[in-house]
Amino acid sequence: MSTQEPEREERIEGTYDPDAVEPKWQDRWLDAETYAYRGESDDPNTAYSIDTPPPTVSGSLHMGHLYGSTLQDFAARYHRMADGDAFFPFGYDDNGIASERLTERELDIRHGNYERREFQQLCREVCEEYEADFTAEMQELAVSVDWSNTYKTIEPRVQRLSQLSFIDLYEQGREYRERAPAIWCPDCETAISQVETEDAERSAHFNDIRFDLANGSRESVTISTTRPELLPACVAMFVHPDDERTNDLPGSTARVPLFGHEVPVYEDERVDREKGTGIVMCCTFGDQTDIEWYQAHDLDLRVAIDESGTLTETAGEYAGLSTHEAREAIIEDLDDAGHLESREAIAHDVQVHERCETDIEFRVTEQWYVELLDKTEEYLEAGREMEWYPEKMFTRYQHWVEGLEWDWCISRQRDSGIPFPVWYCADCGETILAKKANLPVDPLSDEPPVDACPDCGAGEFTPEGDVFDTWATSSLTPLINAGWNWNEATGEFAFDNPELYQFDLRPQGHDIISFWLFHTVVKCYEHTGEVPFDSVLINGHVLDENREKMSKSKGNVVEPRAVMDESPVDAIRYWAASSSVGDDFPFKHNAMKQGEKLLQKLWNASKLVDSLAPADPAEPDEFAAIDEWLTRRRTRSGRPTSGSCGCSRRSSPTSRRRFTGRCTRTPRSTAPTGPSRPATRPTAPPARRRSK
RNA sequence: GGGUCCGUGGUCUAGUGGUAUGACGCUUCCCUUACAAGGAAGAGACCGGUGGUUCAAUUCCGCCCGGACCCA
Repeated sequence: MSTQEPEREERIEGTYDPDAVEPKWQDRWLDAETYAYRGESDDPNTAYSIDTPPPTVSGSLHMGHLYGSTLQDFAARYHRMADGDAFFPFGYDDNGIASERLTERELDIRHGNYERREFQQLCREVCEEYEADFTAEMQELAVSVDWSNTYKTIEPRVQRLSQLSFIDLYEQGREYRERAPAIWCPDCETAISQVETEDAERSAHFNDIRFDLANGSRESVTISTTRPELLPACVAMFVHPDDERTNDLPGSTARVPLFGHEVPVYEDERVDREKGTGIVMCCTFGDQTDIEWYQAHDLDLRVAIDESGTLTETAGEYAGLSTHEAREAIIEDLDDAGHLESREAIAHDVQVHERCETDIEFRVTEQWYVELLDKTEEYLEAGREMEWYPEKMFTRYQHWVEGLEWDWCISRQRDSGIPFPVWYCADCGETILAKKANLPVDPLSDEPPVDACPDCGAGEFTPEGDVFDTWATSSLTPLINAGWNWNEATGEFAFDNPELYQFDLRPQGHDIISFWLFHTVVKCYEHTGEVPFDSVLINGHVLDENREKMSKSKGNVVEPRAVMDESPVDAIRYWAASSSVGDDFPFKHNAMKQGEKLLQKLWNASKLVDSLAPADPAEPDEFAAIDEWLTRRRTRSGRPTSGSCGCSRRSSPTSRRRFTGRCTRTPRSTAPTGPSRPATRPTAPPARRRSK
């Protein structure tokens, strides 16, 4: 320790007062840049680097952030002691839909009502406030982050890097643009990717609707559907080829009630015979099967729902209604017309956008994709190359990769993200990329790098108005942290801090293995040919006192702010240390009390030593037996229980507490021999000691 | 609906083919050079339930229950 001996007037007195002690040390660390990465070594093996998760700027920090950051801090502090230097950066992920939605919520506005630049500016302002809070809370939590190494995913440097990534992958042939059905959020009004959807239970009605046959062996057929508003988009009907009830139907034509257009009946093995009447309508598009049928049977495209979830002209008199309004109106009219045979209330799961919980739609749109499906074996192998803590978490990764069904859609029809560095020839549609040296660019305001289309020679260009998916950028954090950049002189990509890459540790929650970890592995692997991490540390979720998931709807959310106001941060850190990494674990108010007691105990012991030891003790030539013993014990109890990672399991708080217990007994036995010798090194105040 | 994981004294946990670790909490005692948000001693679990493999299972396998997550 290089800190100077405490002045005598700084004698430890009274009871432990975290409100006084904590800010004192936290300020000292900041002023002295105690945890700044020194970067003096070029050897990748001596620089311990952590690719910390940049919290999404979508609201306030939650208990998971406190917990996760504390675990990362244990790893950082351990390796700083063991290896001498640790790279422990901090980022703010503020370039995505989540931050836009925050801004809309916070200011009670809609992005569509603003000029793009104006809205972006509002986003920056709102995000800055929240980021200042993040910073303050992280510093207050005594996380030993290097505050001179921070980034925002929307800042120009990161924009440049993200656009470089796009161009590099394009040049490698890993990206393509295609007009195809994509998953769509009608509330956010953008395409989203498979990973951004989740299930939600909805109460709905199963409606039996009668279609008259225009020609065929019967008068009519009946289908069951939860989505009657899709009738105007109906393009076919399907039956199962092996279903005896319906084997007379293929080849006939049905007339869609209310709308009158005629649709063919086909057979297909994807029909679920168990469900409803065994006859199903196919609309463009109600679900993923509809997409498959549309492609397999070369069906018409009837677009009845627009980008905002409003019915189109295709829906005739229902145009202008929302899907939910149309659902009710159409059911009423079907009933009046005698086509509604029955109606049953059910509860079922629907796919929703995880950011806003809006039911998703499928729309045919032009989107950019990163190709994944052709290389899943390689990405699986890349996952195997990393050390997983705990090991069992690798299965999550494996299953995600094996279950992939879509390439990665990376374009979003939003305002505040990082723009695609792309223009298209207005004449022939040729894709024009920005020059790497000019990045970052915004095609909406910047000129393309050519005067004439290299393909057809035309001089008019259309800028790409879409922005990147958040994860397209946050999947680059190792490259952001190690300063990946294009060197125009050498014509190569290079790192400013090559010793940091690959990163020693990627800490993160188990819920984003498919989002963040997988996408990071893919991107970094494609850019560098190397797996980005030596080890991954996967932490569980913080549950409430009853081991139940915290959720706003249940009202059992514990606010970090409240906890930090009530408890010393070292008590919170102590609680985090008692978890079993990888498992979910509950927040306990009681655990805070336990931590507080330990702090008091350490403080008391420090007071005793402080009163017994001289201000400036001389180093003895040889230790007394009792000192020898204590030193050994201290070393042993302070050593993490893990192997190479230093974080594969928590460093045992138990052994420290046990040691502390012994310490508090020892002075009694040393007392008779006189207090002249420093039986223990003067113990630092608890805030500092706990953090070592 | 499918898959993965988790389930050890009141609580959070360690761990193992031969009935189990530590801490907190609890009980009792103790204000003895810092200290009652303290110190000492002690009680407390047949390791979710149920079958099976085994000389022997909490530890291996099957099923069930509860919880979480991932995917349909």
